[in-house]
Amino acid sequence: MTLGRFTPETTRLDDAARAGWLYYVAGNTQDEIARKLGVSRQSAQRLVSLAMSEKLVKVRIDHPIAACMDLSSGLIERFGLRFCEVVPSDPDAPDLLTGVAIAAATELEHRLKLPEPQIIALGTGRALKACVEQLPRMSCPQHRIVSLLGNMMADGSATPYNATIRMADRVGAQHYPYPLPVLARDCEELRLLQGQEAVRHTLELCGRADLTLVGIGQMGRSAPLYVDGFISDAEMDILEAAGATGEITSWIYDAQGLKIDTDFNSRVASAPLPEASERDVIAVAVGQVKVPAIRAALAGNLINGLVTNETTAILLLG
Amino acid sequence: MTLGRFTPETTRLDDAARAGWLYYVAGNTQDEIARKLGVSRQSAQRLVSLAMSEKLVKVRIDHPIAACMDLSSGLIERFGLRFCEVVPSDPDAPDLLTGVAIAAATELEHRLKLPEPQIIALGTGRALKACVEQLPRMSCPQHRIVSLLGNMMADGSATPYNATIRMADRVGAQHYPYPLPVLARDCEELRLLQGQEAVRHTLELCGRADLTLVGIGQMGRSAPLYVDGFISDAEMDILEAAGATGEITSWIYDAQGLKIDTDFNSRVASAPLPEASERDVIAVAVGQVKVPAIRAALAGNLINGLVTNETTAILLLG
DNA sequence: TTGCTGAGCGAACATTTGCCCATGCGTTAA
DNA sequence: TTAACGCATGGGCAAATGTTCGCTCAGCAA
Repeated sequence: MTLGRFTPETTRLDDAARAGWLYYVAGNTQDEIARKLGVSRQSAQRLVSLAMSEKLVKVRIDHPIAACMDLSSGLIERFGLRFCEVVPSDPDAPDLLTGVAIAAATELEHRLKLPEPQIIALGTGRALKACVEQLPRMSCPQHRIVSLLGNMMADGSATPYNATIRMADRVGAQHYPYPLPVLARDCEELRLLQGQEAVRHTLELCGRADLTLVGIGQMGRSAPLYVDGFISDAEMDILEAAGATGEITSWIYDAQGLKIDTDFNSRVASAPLPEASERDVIAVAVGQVKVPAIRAALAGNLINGLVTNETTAILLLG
Repeated sequence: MTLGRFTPETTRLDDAARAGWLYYVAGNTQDEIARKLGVSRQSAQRLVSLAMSEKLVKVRIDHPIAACMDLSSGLIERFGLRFCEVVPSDPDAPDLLTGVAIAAATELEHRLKLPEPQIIALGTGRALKACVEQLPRMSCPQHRIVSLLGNMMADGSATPYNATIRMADRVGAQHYPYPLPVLARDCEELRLLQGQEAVRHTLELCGRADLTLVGIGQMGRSAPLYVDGFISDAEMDILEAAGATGEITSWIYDAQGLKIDTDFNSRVASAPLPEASERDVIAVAVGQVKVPAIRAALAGNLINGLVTNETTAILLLG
């Protein structure tokens, strides 16, 4: 029974979903769909591809591919992980996020289906955003989604990689955005900001999250923190000289996975890195360029779960 | 690092899964997959279709419409329907007629656009009236609209739910109101009335209608027949004791969809229940309170098409 | 009214996919 | 040893799908 609004956009997406269903679920040809929906063949095609591009169509492969299983058990053993999922790589697109996003979303969905209330803490970044986009719509008012860090860029605008709001919207859970910018101006300001009641509450939630899902950032000129303007050229040089190897929720760590002692880290407003020994902390990360950062995070037990792909897994074990 | 078994079957399914992944997740063409897996294009195609036939590939559509399509194919299969349309429900107004009305009107419109002359027979009721109101104005002089029953209330006044006149007016078709009251005083009078030439002609039209569109009435104190004063308190008790479960064009049937043998049915002046095996007979019905009546109509093959909403469909399949 | 613009449509064309069939290779039974 | 059989393979073709391009039409400003 249709609700009040009959915007063209709504009906168009409805039709797209219908066409997608008829195509992918019912196995109709586009000609048949065209006939059933009373449109031309081309329009049916457009609807089907709209369903695709709007990500209404979710495909997953339900088979443990032996090579990936080997890699994941290798990673679990080598780094003492609780959870590890390795998905196939496309040799021509080894950094494609879709595969890991689907795998991580499947794990998330699994957690969300639990009747017991869960606290799920999220970082930011392309990888997490891709994960959240793979989540189906559901209704989980018993859970809480909390952000581990703010998403304000240097100029005051918001980064487009905020996963929390989108996820809470999709799964119908209560959510807690992180009420601070990514970086404070200095330690003094940071202490001031963290004194706020709302901040303390959010931090407390982050601390007892049942599942923490984060991305991993590399250093260098391709670093997310550099690209998004949180780290200047000069500062990046200093950081790399100090051994900076990777970053999780903006906390920069060295090759041993230890938080390095720099001005930058002293201004990071994010929630503290979670204690990965007690809670589930799963990272989603893919790509050759991230390998040192991932390896360091594994070495330092910053995480105890990993979702990655075949090529990255091979490099991590190599 | 090897797993236990490496039967040809296992590796073949592995390859199928990989091919399916490259195809559906990474979006490669079968040529690319062939190159990447080092097999011929045809073999790649076989792997992809194997992944499909082995159901390694799970597709789902993430849109409310998808749930409706699942429900409608469920209803078609369970009850052997020719036609079924399930529209989304508004959780806050599960009995709202607008949605089903639009859906049924769309189907009607589809029929009306046929160049071949159609006979369309209509029942009465709120649902049908709502359908007709959703019809656009058009000009279809080639078709004929005929009423399946009268709309005279006990006191001689007309019920407000007459759909035929309004529809004929909207679509510019010839129309045939039903020239009798809903109920005769007794069998004798009924026989007399049905002897009239006009009545016989109308009945004949009803009998060969290409499409029959009806509502479904529940029993009990909320029954349309009770509310509109066609059934008294005492009679309703008798009917329910006799197993009355629902009603289509005033013909009352039991839980198996069989017309029950009572005084009431012997006085019903409506056209006979259509032979749903030969013609299209579509019911429009929504609401928890109507579920037993709809289920009985489906069980007894009184109808072979259904337009309903999500919540009702779930109850019917539950 | 006229002209502009952008969305949507469908014809035509290019690409991809699905399927049948002839071929060849290995295996088995006579 | 050889004929027969099973079966994976790739050629080739028809169907299905994706894309481009020019057209129309509604909406809108001059």
